[in-house]
Amino acid sequence: MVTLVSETKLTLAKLADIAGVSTSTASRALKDNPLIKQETRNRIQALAKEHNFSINAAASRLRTQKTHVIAVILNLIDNTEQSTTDPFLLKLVGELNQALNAKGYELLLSNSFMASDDWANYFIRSQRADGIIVIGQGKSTAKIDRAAQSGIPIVVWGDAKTDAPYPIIGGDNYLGGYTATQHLLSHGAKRILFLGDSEHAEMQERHKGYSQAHRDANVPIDTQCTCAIDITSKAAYQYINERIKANGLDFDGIVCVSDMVALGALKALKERYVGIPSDVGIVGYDDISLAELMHPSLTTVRQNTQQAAIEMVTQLLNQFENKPTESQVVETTLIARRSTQHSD
Amino acid sequence: MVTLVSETKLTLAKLADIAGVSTSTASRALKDNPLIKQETRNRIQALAKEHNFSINAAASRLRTQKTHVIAVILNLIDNTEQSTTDPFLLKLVGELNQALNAKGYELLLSNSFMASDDWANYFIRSQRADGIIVIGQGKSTAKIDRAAQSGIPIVVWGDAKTDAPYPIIGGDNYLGGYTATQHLLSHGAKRILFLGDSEHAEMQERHKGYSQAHRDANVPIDTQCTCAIDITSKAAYQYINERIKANGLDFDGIVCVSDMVALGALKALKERYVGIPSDVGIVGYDDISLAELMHPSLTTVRQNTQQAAIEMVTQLLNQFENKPTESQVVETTLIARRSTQHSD
DNA sequence: GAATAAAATGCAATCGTTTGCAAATTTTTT
DNA sequence: AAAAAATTTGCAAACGATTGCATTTTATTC
Repeated sequence: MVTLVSETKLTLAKLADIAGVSTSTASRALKDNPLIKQETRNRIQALAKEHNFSINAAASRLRTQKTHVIAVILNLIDNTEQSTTDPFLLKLVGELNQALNAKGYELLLSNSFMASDDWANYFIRSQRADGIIVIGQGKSTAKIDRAAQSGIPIVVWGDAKTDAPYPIIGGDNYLGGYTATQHLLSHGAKRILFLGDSEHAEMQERHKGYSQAHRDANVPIDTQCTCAIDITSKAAYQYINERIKANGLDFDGIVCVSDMVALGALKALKERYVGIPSDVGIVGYDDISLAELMHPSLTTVRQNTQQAAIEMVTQLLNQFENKPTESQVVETTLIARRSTQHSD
Repeated sequence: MVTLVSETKLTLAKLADIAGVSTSTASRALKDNPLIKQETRNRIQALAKEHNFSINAAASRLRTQKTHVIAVILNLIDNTEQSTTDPFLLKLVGELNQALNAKGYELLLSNSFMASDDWANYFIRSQRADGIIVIGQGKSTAKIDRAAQSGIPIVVWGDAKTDAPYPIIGGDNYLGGYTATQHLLSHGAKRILFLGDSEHAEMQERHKGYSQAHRDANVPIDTQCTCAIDITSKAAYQYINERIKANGLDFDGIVCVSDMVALGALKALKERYVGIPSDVGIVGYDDISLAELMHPSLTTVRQNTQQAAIEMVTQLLNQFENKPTESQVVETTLIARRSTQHSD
């Protein structure tokens, strides 16, 4: 096997030597600094290409005190298995990757189990990254708050209505919860379950929307209908199974806090031959790619993740320049499909 | 808002000053170097904690010439939309993250669109990462080959039977294709579609297994049954729709190259009220978490991704120590569910 | 208690870029 | 053609940690 690794490591100094200029000139030429004559710039850039030269990032970062790396932390819930398998989280990561790359930044992936407890320390002061994007507020914002208090650049995906000293980007959870519920009510549902974990800020907002929709429609709310479960399809499956076993089918609609939860519920219902949407209408959240592939296709609430990713990156970069930042709500729309209605 | 950022940035030198020792001692103490007296080590480590000190990664990397970062490249197919939404790819990324962290490495996420063309240059020579893990061989291994030729540490997720100068970790695609097909045949299928893109090495192997299973069962193969489509649910959905429109239901089984493809196919079949598995049995690949949530639940081929991730990391780290490496096949098993059989 | 061995610490060079400022070169002006 | 201005280039000092080797301190031996 031929190896093209050059004899000795090529540094900027050596490249400069070859070109017959100083390292400062070479450095500037590679960055297209107008201080350097155009002709010289071209010559050195060509030489760099020819020799497969690449600036040493470690040295550059040390000198400039900038890494051009952003740490993205999946803030998973400790005792839950929402884990890295929820397609929504990963979709967001993918979008962030695009948005960051577009701005010349790279993405360092972490999750809250792995990263040490002190994010500011571990990522920023150690000069591993210039800023942090946290996906999910979790049940407690302790770690986030702590990081933010050290004054480091940080942005969070969560409920934008939460009051916090850092910008939070998120869908309009109140509206999402409201329209999902209203949609079911308008299709005749009278007893709607709210399936999720209301300890999360996002979920609480959705639950508020759920409640308000009931009031607006003059439909009574039963606290028995608010079901706290882990945000996984398995938990949803088990819960629905057990509930039906215990109470019979005592509901005719479900608002779920994620599509994964909805799919779990759906499976339980189907196995018991509950008609969907005839007996029970069901609404998910997130619009993962599988939602429309389900049978029946799943009505769900879509949050514009691409917009979210771009907004998060923008808000983060603003902090680098000490520009003011603010929480942002991204587009949130109900995608009506067959799990709540018969005809198109 | 209180900011705890200390007056002036804390460096190892300053910490050493506070402790009243030299930087060399401080450096060693923090790494728990036995050269330093235990008592001194404790004292300095405590001091570091107290002052929220963190070693500057850029400086450390520059000095040691090691980054402890691995670049993970999602090698997406250029003109296709397999994109970052396939849960399988992302599941693998999640597993890799765990496996890397366990070995003290961090994960830099990239995809083939973003990363420059010259991976060796961009990631390794630039000292952004110590090694590369490529997910997917793509239709052409040109970029991978090029990177490998420069002699950098690299590992690929793909078809392990491919002969290459770098270790390839992957499921047993031949076996997967074989057992999936055999399973359908044993349940009475006579005309089985192979749905996927056989330009990929992995898919080719599966197709070989598909063919062999037919021969072993003395069932004739019709080339009309090998269908080249993009690896997306949308493409599968369209293909099945159009095929039925044109030919009627001219098949009674489908072997898909991914669960996403299977789900697309499933949707098309259901919409036309084709009975599953009574009229058509269907087998997916990957066992994404949604496979068992489908209705009917999806028979599929599971590749042990956790094992794969650990193996990939091992093979990569071996290269750092110039130990020999070799391609590895990970456990590949058929998970039989309802989409191919009625009773349990 | 002196000589030797072992343990603990410190010196100083190095990793490869970047950048403020000074120096050299070229162009313009008179 | 000399002086002034504008354009290009180079010098050298950081950035902050690591590590081979020398040096100091402590423990051991006779």
